[in-house]
Amino acid sequence: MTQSSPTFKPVPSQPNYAELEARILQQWKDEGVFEQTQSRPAPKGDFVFYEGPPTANGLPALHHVLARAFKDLFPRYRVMQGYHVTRKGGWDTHGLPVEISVEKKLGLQGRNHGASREELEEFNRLCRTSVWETIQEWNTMTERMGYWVDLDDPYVTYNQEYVESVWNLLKRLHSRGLLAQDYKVVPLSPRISTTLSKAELGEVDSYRMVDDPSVYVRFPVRWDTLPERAHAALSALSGEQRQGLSLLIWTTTPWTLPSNTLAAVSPELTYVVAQSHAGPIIVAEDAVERLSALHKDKEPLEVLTRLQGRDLEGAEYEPPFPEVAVELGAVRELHERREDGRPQMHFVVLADFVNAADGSGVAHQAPVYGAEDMEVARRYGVPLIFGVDDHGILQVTHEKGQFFKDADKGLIRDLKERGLMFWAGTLKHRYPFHDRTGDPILYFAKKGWYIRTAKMAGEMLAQNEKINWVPDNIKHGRFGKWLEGNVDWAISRERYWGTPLPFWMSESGDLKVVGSRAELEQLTGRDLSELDLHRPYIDDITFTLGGQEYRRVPEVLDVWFDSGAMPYAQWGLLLDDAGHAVRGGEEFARHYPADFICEAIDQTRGWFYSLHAISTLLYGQPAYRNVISLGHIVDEKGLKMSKSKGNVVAPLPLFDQYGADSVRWYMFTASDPGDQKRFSERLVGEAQRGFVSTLWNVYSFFVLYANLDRPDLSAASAVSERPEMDRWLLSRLEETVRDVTDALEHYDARGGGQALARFVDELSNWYVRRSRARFWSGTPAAGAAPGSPSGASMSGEENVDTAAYATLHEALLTVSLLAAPFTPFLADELFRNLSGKDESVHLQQWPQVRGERLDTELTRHMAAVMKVVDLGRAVRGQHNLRARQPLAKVQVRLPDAELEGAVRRAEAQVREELNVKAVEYLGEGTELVTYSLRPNLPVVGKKYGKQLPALKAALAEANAAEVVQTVQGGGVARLGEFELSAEELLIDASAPEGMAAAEDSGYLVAFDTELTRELVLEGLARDLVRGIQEGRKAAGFEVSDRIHLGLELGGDALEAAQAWQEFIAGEVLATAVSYGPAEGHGAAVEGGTAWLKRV
RNA sequence: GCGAGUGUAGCUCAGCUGGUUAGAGCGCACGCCUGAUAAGCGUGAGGUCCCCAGUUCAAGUCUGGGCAUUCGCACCA
Repeated sequence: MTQSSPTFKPVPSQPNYAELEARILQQWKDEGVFEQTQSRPAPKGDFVFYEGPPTANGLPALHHVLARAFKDLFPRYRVMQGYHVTRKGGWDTHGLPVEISVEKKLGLQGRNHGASREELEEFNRLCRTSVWETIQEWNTMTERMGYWVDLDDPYVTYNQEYVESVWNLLKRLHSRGLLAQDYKVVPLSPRISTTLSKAELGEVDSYRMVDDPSVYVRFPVRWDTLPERAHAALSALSGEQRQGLSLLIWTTTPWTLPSNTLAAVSPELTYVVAQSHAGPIIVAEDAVERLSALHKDKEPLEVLTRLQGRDLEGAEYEPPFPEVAVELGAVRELHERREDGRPQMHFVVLADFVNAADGSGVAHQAPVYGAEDMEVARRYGVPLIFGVDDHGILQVTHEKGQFFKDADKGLIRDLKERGLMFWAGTLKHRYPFHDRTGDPILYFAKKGWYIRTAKMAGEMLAQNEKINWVPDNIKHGRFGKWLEGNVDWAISRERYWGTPLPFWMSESGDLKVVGSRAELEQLTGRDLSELDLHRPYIDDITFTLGGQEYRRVPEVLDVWFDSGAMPYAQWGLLLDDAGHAVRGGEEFARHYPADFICEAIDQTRGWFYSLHAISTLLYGQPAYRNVISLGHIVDEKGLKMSKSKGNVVAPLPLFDQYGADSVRWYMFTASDPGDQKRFSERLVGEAQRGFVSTLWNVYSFFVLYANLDRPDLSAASAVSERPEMDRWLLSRLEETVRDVTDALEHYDARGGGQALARFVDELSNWYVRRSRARFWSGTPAAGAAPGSPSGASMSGEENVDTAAYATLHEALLTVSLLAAPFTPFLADELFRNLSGKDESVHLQQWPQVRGERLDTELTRHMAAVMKVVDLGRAVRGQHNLRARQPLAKVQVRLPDAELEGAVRRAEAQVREELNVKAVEYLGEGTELVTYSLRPNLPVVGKKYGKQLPALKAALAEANAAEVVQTVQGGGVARLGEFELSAEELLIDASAPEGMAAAEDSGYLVAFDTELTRELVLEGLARDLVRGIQEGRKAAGFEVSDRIHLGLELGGDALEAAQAWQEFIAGEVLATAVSYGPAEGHGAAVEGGTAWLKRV
């Protein structure tokens, strides 16, 4: 034993992963490993990562583990490559979810609770503390799973500097003319006039089936305002037929008719003028049949003429309640025209959403009460009419003062009396209700604040082209489509707990956007350094400018803007009016844009969008270069995990049972990252057995024997001098380094994991299994047949196979580096013990590919050997030829001469693995083999195309053996009109029925199953060894204990034992062998009993 | 309703630019091996590759149309 012999810390064969990970976590803490990655020099500079901020007022769940696993993987990888990765944590702290949880606690559900200043103050105080309610659970989960993030100095969206920085961004947007105040149609619960959130409305059960009016109303057209093209189409009408010509509209909400401003038709549809009992009407051609059924006496409508929808654009009509527009001041007089001559309102517009599936194909537009209508009105620049107020009370007509749903009857009666009603009935359909108040929802246009993103859509699309999306379909799919259909970003919320909008307005409507605390101080002339920028305090701040008093608008900011602002606000970035950074400039410049972000797919229109929009608008570039959009985790039935279903999986128990490494490995490899994952605990167990435990097994195997043999690893021969098996493994190792690195460069966690898992499997199931004997100096050298027992000394030192140890050691050490980003605990355990360094794997350098060790030829050759062995094992399995029974010979055929050479060189491996005395190679012309021919389609397909069926027929008829002989000799086989060379053919070799043989893609393996007495005895000898070994184990002997062996046997077993005595003794470490009953531990063996006594 | 994704063995998933006899892991049954041992390996059963039509010498793969499912958007006169 030399002085440099390594001694490794002994490891259990079955570790408790939870304990192991706890120990590693403690080491990281003690040594400040994460801190070191943050502070040490980084030769390659910064790799920029952004943490998407979660809200810590709910418990962390499995999907957070998924995201955090990916968010951890790539930074760890980059750090090992020599980058510095700032990992600043972050928390999203404002917004509705927080408010709702506080409301629940206070029992304030759905009420307007910010009425008084005191109430608001208390409410916001509770919100501020409520966001930290589950912070402990978050921190525990984060640390336990090995997600490295700086939680000591996170950004927090409610912090004063953060809020101030957000204000600064808003001011910059304003100075570019990108802020605007405008109307937006929102769902209201009318009695309490409260805007409802998506969450409150999105529930399926908020929709109910109800009976609503369904009415068709005539809007008489002003003939002289019809566009020329319409005139041309209508010229066929007689004077009488022109009389009273009307658009026929359909509505289920008669209460919106007083607020009508437009009538919309589809530009694509064909319309008709039809004669009806109520005079000539204009409807979509596709609606004629439906309307005929409603016609008086069900008489079919008579179509007089046709015209295109687009030809109607601009035609004016008489509104159903003409006095309303004037009364409300929308116009001064009916049919008022603009300066350019176009009508102000009450004319026909074109809209793509109009169809003829229901109704008449002409849509009445009341823009205040419908989102689509509002868009159309905006496009045509039409004033708004608020016939119903935001409490649902009618403001006009003789129904004034009525609740909107109650006004329908009276309005219908009125229209009937004036002869404008074509048909009135009812319709059963779905309508949303507010489940707290029971009121029908009122869609209502409220004024709000917008960022003009719509006109920047083109730029956002252009910048999106620069982003690498994983999976890539998101880029032009979900995200790209969203950008294409972009509408202005509504950033104001009539809520309480949020970043207050820094907008101050004068009585005359002048807007002042404040970009910092200092600016506010300057405007007010007050010291505001102690002011909390939240409500209600900020609402107290007013100032006078140019003789006018400015007050803050009441709204707070959309929380998505908060999180989208994090690239700037996490550093508290502030720019002055000239654009120079007065705070946070340096950190910002270092950390913008991000190289990598990753969240779940629901962030596409959330954080991914808000980051992208702000960055594009202010900096003209994307905020991130690479983004992974993760699919969701559902339960094993494919159902969403939710508290109400009770199928939520808590992360911590999983970590305790399987270890965080196994959970992480599952996350990385279970499916493509963008795909949905059907989770079940079983699959985590699979991840553990498939990778974590396999690697651990090899590791503990190495440590066990290295500690017995104490090889001097530094004395190992040069790699080029080592056996083929070693060079093969090291070549495969280099391939693996290359493949894992390539995959991670492309943000392909799964590909990297698969390459790593493949190597570990080959390491365990080929290299170690094949080389097992080399790791125990007491056993014969590899390749030696049992017929020649080594008889070598058992102290073994001179026999230690340092090449094998060095090879396996290096493979494991490199695997620990490659695995470090994936399974950081296991990797660190391996690295620390195997390297002998008292240093974490996470501070090491990522391995480089050593090209000189790559040997693709060797890899291919070894694959052929493995294939032969696999086939051989399959044959033994199929024919019940137990592996312990030696057979006389195996006959093999290989696809080509090169591979045959490879197998010949590795023949000893094959003989031992298949337990045969000899290997025979079948050349061409062997009677044993029947050939069949197939075309090599990828090669000949393009050449022969349509002739392929004929070629196939020719091959079927051909004398296969002759063809094979010809092409294998390098010749060209002629089959009718076809000439085929070796590479254009696939030759299948098959053995006759009843033979113990198997074949696959050019390989054939066949056993000679005839047993001689000699072979039978040898098989028995092996059975004896097996039985005695079992006995040793049962007796509790140590691996290296020597024994006295007494064999009490009869018949063939006795004969076998005597013939193979030396071999048996060597295998079971017997220093003496006797026959007949003896002392010691008795073990039942083939043909009798073996007596074992430790010496 | 619109958009995107998914649909392959009992379960979870691979299958590249169309090309040979559609694969893996798990589970099940049977067997093998074993001083890595509460591990490992193999064999077997199990498939109308969601359906229909088309393009092609050739379709799990491409095209069109459906169906189912998940997510997102919308809810519309």
